[in-house]
Amino acid sequence: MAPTPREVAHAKTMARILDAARAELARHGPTDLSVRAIARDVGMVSSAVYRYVATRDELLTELIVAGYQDLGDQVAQATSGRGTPGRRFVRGCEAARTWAVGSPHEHALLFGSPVPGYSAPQRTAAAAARTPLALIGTVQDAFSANTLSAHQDSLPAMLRKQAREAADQLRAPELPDDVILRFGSAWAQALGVIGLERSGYFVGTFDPIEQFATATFREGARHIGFTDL
Amino acid sequence: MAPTPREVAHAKTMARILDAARAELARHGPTDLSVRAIARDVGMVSSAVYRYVATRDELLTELIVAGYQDLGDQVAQATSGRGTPGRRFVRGCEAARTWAVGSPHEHALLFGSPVPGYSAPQRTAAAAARTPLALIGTVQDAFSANTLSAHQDSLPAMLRKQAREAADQLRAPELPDDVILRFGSAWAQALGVIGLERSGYFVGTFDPIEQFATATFREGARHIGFTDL
DNA sequence: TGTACATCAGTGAACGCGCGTTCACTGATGTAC
DNA sequence: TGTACATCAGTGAACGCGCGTTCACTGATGTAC
Repeated sequence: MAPTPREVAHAKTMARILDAARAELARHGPTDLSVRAIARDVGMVSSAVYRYVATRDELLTELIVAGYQDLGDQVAQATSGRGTPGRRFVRGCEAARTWAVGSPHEHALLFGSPVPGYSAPQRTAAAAARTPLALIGTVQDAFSANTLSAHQDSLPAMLRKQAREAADQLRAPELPDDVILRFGSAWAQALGVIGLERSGYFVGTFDPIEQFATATFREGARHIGFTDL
Repeated sequence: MAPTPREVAHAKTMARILDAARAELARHGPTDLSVRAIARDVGMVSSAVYRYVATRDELLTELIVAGYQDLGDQVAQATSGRGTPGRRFVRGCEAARTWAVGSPHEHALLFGSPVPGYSAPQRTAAAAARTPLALIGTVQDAFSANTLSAHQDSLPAMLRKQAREAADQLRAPELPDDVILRFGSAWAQALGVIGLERSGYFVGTFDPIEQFATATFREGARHIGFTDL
C-alpha cells in the first residue's frame, strides 16, 4: 500500500515537530522542554501539536530513544574502524565522551536526573542497549582472537547468575562471567568520568580533561583484559 | 557579644526554613523546589521567606552545601573506622552509595543534571572537596605504611602537572602522580556505578546491585594499588 | 522608669509569566456513489 | 465527471494551575533619651 498524500504530509509535519523538539532540548534542556515552544518553532498553534502527539511525555520518550540512537551510532562507528579490539574499545569510550560534550542536554536526559513526573516506558530500555552492544563487540573480537588475558576470578553465585543474564542481553554468551563483570565496571567508569566532567567536578584539577579521560578509558580496557593497547 | 533575642529568633526561623527546604528537596527534587511550598511547610506566607533569603537560588546553594556535607560526613565516618586502609576505602565508596540510595534527590542535585537557570557559586566547590579528602586519607595511610603497590607509570607532562594540582587540593603532596590519577579514575568509577544504578541502567542485569557495586569498588581499590583488601 | 521613635517579622494582595490540555470552530483535502 | 459527505489539520480562545517576586501595610519588639 502506497502511503496516501495525507499520510505523507502527516509524517512530514510529525518529523518537523520532532526536529523542533530536539532543537528545543538542545537549547534549553529536558525540564524546560515545552509543547508551546515546540509549536512556536514549527510555526503552529500549541493545540495543533496534539494532532500528532498525545502528550508531552510522548515527546520526551521520542527524544530519549533518539538520544540513545545518536549515542549508539557514534560509538558503533568508532568501534567499527580499523585497529586492535582494545584500541577500538577505547575509541568507543572516547566517542561517547565526545557525544556527551557536544550534546550536553541529551546526555543529561539519558544519564542525568530523571525528569520530574516522567517515567520512561519499555522502549527506551531497548534503545539504551545499543551502546553497550557496540562496545562488547570489541571484547568478543579480542576473546575469539585469544588476546584477552584470563583472570579466572571466582565469583559468588549471585554475581555469576547476574553475569549470565547480562551476557545474554549483550548477546555475548561465550564471554566468561568475570569478563562481563569487568566490562560492566569499565563502562560505568567511562560514564562516571563523563558525568563528572559534565558536572564540573574536575575544574581546577584535571582540566582540560581529555588526557585524563583517555587514560582512564585505557585503564578500563586493560582491566577488562585487553592486551593489545 | 551575646546574640540579641531577635537574632536568636531570626536564626531559629532561618533554620526552620532550611529544614523545610531540605524536606521539600527530598520529597520533590531540585527542579520542583519552590519558595511557596517551603513557606507553606514552615507555616508562613511566601513573601515572608524573603526576609531570610534573597532569592530561590540562595536556597539551592544552601542545599548543595548541605548535601556535600552530608555525603562527606557519611564517607568520612565510614573511612575512619577500623580495618586496613584498602578495606576502609571500599567502605567509603559503599557509604557514598548508601547515601545516594537513601537521598536520591540530593544525589541528583549534586551529581545529576544542573538545575536550569542556576549556576553554583564558589562555596559549593569547597564543600564538594570533603568526600575525596576523606577517601584519599586511606590512600595516604597505605602509602605511608608501604602497603601500596608501586606502578611507576610514566605520564605525559600535562597529566603530571594536573596530578600535582590535584594532589595539592587533596592535601596529599607525598603521593606519586600515577597514584593520584588512579585515585581519580577509581572515584569516577564509583560515582559512575552509583549514577547508573540511580538511573535504572542495571535493572534486569546486575539487579540487585550491591554485590556488583562492592566488587567494582574493590577492583577500583586494587587498581589504586591497595594490597590489603 | 516612662515615653517616642526606629527596626524588624510577617501579612495579604497583586504583578506578570508560561505552562499542559480541552474544546468548538473553520477550511481544506480526500472518498463514495 | 460531478456532487454529497466524511475526515483531517490547524485556529483561537479559554480553563486552571503554580510559580518568583514586589509592595504597602500592621503589629510587635527593641532602643535612646
